[in-house]
Amino acid sequence: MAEIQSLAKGLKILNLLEHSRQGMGTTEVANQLDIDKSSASRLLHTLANYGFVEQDGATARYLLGPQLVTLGQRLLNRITLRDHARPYLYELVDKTGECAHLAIQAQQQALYIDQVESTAALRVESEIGTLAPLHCTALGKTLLAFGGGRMPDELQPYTRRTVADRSSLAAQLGQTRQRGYAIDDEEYNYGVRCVAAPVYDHQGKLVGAIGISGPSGRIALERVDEFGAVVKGVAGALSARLGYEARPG
Amino acid sequence: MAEIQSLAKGLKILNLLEHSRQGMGTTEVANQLDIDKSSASRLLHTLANYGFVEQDGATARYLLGPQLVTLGQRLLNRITLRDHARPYLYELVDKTGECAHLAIQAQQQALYIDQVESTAALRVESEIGTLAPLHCTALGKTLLAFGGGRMPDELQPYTRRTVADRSSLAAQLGQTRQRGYAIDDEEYNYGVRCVAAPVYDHQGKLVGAIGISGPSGRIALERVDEFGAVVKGVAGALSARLGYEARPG
DNA sequence: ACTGTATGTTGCTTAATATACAACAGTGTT
DNA sequence: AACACTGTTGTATATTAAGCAACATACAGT
Repeated sequence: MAEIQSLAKGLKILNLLEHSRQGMGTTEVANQLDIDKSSASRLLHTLANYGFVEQDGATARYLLGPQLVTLGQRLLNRITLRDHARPYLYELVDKTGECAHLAIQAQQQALYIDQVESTAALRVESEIGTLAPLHCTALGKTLLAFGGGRMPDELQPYTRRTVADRSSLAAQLGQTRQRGYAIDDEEYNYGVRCVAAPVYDHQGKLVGAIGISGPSGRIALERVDEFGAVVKGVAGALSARLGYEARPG
Repeated sequence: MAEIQSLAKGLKILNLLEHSRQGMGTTEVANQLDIDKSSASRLLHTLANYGFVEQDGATARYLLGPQLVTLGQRLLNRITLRDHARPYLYELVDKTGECAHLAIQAQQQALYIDQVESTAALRVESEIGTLAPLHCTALGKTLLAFGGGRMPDELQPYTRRTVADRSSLAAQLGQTRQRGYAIDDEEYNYGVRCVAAPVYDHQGKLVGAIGISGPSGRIALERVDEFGAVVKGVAGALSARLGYEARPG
């Protein structure tokens, strides 16, 4: 279907500003998107009128605007899964000493919607709202393995360990289904191992994944099974809390 | 300056969806914005392509999309004021037993960027990301009284107590400056009183406001001074933490 | 101070594109 | 089965955004 191009340009500007901490000027935006600076000027003003971008008072550069906070937070608050999951994330942190995360699938990616930090000095923090690839994170692989979705088109490699081969990944997903939890063995970030398991609702539908992330020193390969059992157990408890009734077999 | 109308329409759709919990269909959006459904269809598809809206798998209705969470959270995480303020919000809750809030000024409104809930059964919760009017909330009046901004154009009344008269409000802001904290005496929500005080950074610039909200039964009028002193004290401590040096006088 | 360079906004013409209308497909209802 | 309703697609037209140039403003260098 045909895109409304002016709208698309505006949205691209927002995505552009996501990664700019100190903001961008009109000309800079125009260059990045390869549009005329007069167009960029008008687009930015429109975005500003609705609060989607904001001009820094001192530098006059454009930054993401407060309306995005309002809308994003509104959406987060509607996801009741979050409220239900929180105690179980704490449970994961208590039992494993590692940071715990909750993610749902969105846009063919894993969207982190909550986290509970561990008390360890060396820990893996993932900001809420982060989107991560499905094929090389434990949460993502969980969503892939247990959800109905199809495999991503492109399996981009992030580390030397990233499984970028479709058949290998398919095999891994099979294993994941069999043992009930997914593993990310430094496939997305060097030095970080993750373990995650699926969360189901009362209809038996996959609604998300919870898991832990920690330095590979602490989540040693020989302990992965142990952590996997814990995560699987807690995810199962959360699913039960949501009304899911595990079927035998 | 002229707005890019197609972009504006797309942004209006997002604002429309903010208040729709169960989502909206193409025709409904078209009617609300008084545009043709073919246009609505194309606009929605464009927004969906970039993740700003999402179609509910079951109902096929459009909801706010995950990209808004990503962008909004990105922005929230950049506001370091939040990290610094958190312990002081806890302190407010400990000292007063009421919910504590942190707000900054955005778009001529008060944007709630953090809250700490009290343990009381009856309590006032304000979702993070909420925008509230400046003229009838304690946090808003604080931002007005101590910030450099001008008064809002329209003083909309929310309760019988809302001060909708410009000169009365100006007088109140003067009082607020004098005593160092602002009061909302059931001016925004019936049964809710709030007290708030300003937070300054190392340059002496107003960066936000913190305050408490509680049922008027507990925040009795004769105790407002007492609460005001507490809030002012904690806000002062936070400002000091940010490098602000209070000048005598 | 003056020039040179950069940025951001505005006016105007033209070319691009969003719109409106209609037709069609798909769903669920009576 | 007919009907009402929703959402998508094709297409001509009228709107509108783009592009260019000019202008204003700010800032650094000589």
